[in-house]
Amino acid sequence: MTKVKLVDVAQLASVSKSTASQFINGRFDYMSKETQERIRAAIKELDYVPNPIARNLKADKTKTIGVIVRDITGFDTSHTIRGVDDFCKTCDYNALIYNTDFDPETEAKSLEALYQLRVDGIIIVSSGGNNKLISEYINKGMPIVHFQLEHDGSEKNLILSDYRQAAFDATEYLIRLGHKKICFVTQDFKNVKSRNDRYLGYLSALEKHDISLDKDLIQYWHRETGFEHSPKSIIESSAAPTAYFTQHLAITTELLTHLNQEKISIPNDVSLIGFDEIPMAEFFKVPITVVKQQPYIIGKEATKLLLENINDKNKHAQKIMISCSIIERQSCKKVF
Amino acid sequence: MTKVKLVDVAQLASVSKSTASQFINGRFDYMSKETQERIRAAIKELDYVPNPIARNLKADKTKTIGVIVRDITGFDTSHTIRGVDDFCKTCDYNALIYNTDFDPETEAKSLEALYQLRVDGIIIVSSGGNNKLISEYINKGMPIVHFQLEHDGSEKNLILSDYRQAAFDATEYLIRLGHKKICFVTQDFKNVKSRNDRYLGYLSALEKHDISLDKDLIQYWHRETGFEHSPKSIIESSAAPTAYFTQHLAITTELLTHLNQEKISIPNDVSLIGFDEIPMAEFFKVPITVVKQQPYIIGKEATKLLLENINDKNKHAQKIMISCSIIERQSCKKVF
DNA sequence: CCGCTTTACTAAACCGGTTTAGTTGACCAA
DNA sequence: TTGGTCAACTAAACCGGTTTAGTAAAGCGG
Repeated sequence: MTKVKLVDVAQLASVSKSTASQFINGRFDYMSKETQERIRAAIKELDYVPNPIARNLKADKTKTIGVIVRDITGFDTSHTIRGVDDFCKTCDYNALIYNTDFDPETEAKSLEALYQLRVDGIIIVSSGGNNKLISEYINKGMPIVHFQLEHDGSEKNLILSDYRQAAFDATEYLIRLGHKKICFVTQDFKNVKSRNDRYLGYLSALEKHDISLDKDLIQYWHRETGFEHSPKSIIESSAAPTAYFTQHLAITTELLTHLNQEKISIPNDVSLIGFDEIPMAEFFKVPITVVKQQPYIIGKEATKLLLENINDKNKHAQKIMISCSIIERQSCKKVF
Repeated sequence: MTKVKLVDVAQLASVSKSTASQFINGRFDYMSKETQERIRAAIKELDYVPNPIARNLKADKTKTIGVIVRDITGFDTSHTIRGVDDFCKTCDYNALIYNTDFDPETEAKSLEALYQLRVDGIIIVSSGGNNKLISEYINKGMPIVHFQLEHDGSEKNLILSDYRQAAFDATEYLIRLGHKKICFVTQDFKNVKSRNDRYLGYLSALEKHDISLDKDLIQYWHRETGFEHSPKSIIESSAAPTAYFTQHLAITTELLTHLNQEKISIPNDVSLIGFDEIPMAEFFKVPITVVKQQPYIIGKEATKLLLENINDKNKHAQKIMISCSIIERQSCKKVF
């Protein structure tokens, strides 16, 4: 690639490497105007560009951060990455993306790889399966910012949607439409605070409106096996929900597929509000009402937080919440 | 970060840096078993990980490639990136993503940035606005692979969908359904071979079925200003198309919006086949039939091609075509 | 005219590896 | 006894920058 190096510039300008280096780094303190001019000319003539590798070696940093996500292909995720990337570029940083496909082992490997690459910091949507490993890296001095998924454990740098408020709002939205039997479809949330927060939001909305919780209306979905009970059977059970509140896009999508297959109509037979914005929703047979997160903002803020941590090691851990909003479409019906 | 370096390992194992380095690089030729064992133990005890920066400095490579796309957020693009990334990871490479947002100037800046970063190679969806710049970089020895967009000019490393065949298939698909007036909606294709190829495919399908070309059925769409003539006015014009064939997702989407607004029904009033897969299409009011590319494969193959170029400078330029397929849904009606 | 400061530089060490060109000691054949 | 080979290493140069410590020359006050 580029063969031109600092010595070449120095030689052409008849100065030492040191002086040339000083110039490159904008320290003109003790340098005559003529010398500056000569170096400037030499750089131009040779089309010199400093080698960042050599630079980084000395500086012991990479100007690179790592981003560990589940799948960059996801609608929200791609926007988050975009936010990360855009912010990185304004600060002369680069982002390395690692996909885990929801596999904690791949996550561990990614962490390891990024550590070996000596990235300056890491942003991660953690599965929760590698908390110990992550703590180790933090202790070794690697700045790490979590986003979207919060797990029980030590306080940490964290940025996520205000899940509790969002779930509260969504639930209340349904209640205001007259729904009292709202099926909350979620992944297991025992150790995942982000999921538990949604549950808490759901609960407090029910409470505020004097609706008692029916445990049968809490339904589970697993990434590998799908719904624990089929949506149809739930509707026909004694719990008899009139509305569904699904906790993320994959659940929403799968529910939609089920409902379509069973010819259960939205919103006539059952209403639906989903977490996460849906791409192209306006063209749907029934455009789905959703709680929309702000993935781009989250990406930007996460990066900002991480870079602050990188540049100021004394920064104490922080938790930032980003608001969500309801995008009202046509999947929720008034009931009486 | 990691303070442990090679000297530390060497010291602990009571060998020289050189021997330790040889060990790390798996060259055990002249090294006693005991020495190997001591070094192995030292590495383990110190938890030593070689610094890739130092390594790369000497090797004059970065094990990093750059990827310049328009917007990583796009449905197909995100899958392409995934393909790139997955392949990279199998070869111990990393990919740096740069978004241009369809702006040639940003594209030029990305190229410049990646060059300065001394990436080992670049994959680019080129706007065509920087052909000269790209040639310069190629001449400087930077391996560059183009994908998706082909421009007139010198032969180059290139990987894209078989646009001509795909457009032929789509057009013939409509013709077989009885359509004779097929509106071909495209961006300007004067200097963009990829777009012209689609046009050629369209033409040859018409020709095969003895349908003469009506110039009024070629309609243009611009990224900034949208349709040159409104879809409604085209339908009502003397050209009177019974089907639309849109050349990429953004056009399809905008057409859909227009048609919805004007209460023109698909497929009753007009049929539609679009280029590019549509996310969540199965939930659409009218699921749209499309020509689906294979973005993941393209990303993988592009990376494979690039890495071949990086590792074998004598490799001559190549053009690879990836097939498309029609996903039949419900937006095309039989006419008589 | 001497010594001190200031200006305008430069030599050399350093970052953490890799690689090349030796070096050392044991063994062996002539 | 000597020279040659080979196994098992090591010293030092190198990658391309940055940085520290140092130096030569000019300017200046006393």
